[in-house]
Amino acid sequence: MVSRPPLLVLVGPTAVGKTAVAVRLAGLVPIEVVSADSRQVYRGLDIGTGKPTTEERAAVPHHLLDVVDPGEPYHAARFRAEARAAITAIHGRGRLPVVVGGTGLYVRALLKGLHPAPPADPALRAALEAEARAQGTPALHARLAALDPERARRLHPNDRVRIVRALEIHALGAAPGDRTEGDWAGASRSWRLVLIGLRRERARLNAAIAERAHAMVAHGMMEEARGLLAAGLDPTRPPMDGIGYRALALAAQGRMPVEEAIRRLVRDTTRYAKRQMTWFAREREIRWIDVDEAGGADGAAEMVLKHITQEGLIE
RNA sequence: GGGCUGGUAGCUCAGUUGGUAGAGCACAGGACUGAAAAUCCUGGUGUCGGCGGUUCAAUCCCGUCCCAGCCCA
Repeated sequence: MVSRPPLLVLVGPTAVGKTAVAVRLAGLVPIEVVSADSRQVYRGLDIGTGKPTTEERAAVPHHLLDVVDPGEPYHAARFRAEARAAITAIHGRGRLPVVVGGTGLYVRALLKGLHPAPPADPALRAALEAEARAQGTPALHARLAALDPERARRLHPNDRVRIVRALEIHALGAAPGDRTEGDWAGASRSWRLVLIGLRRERARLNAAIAERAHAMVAHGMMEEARGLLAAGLDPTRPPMDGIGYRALALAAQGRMPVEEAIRRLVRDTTRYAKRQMTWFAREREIRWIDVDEAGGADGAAEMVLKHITQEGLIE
């Protein structure tokens, strides 16, 4: 039988050091990185997204960074398709693909698939958004309850984003049952898969987040935000609605003290890391490595190497 | 040294005519399938400054001490 090609997936909260570990690992094994990050796909959002540096990218080939211009929509389905293509290409070069990222939905979409459903319709979505603003989100939820009771039951009446999406799917003609019969199977059976999570004790991670936030601002994150605003990007839409940019954009316009913007950047990043941990905690297949207990990025890379050797991903 | 005001959650404060207390922010936990760094849900975490007294019962009343601010010496 033909053995399945190998795939390593490295997840974890922001600022835990995923890129550093990947770069160290690249010193031990021939790998290429497939980034799974919903913001690093955008060109021009470099400092604030913690995008790997040019040195890091020179040390290891990275894929799915800088693939779209800000303003262009990007989403889980597109990520899934592009990541699969990148993985196949890396296999073709005889290297080990390593998916590295913190966007849980993207990783899950890659490994488990997405329900078949129509893509977003920007005009329709905008109309539904306007309606939500005018009548309140619960009004939309009530409408969904009439059209798709099953889905409505699982959504909180205030969960605007998901309610809008559900109504969108319905309006585009998908039958209510469609989404429950997706191609869940198969994806993770395509590869010999090792899924590793990096973590740190919460207090240490939070300290690292605060430190990195100050470094980002010192390295010009505010100028970056100012430039994106000047280019006409809407600070309330992706990708400018991301952590830090919202506040830094206000600071760049002189509408908020810089100190306050940094405080929010740290606060929102801390909360985000918490949500990421919540997400990954329910992925039972993840093997966890505590970066500090492992002795930092080098030690963690060694442990990753041990895992993938044991599992036969490499010789 | 004397007088006044204040001391309650991590912070800013409210409150209890005596029955061991609650808002905002901060923080913590959770959900999540084509926007996901998005969106949403849940939770008060406390020697009510210390010690005594009165009382069935004190964070609240009384005494005293400590701390902070202001005023007078």
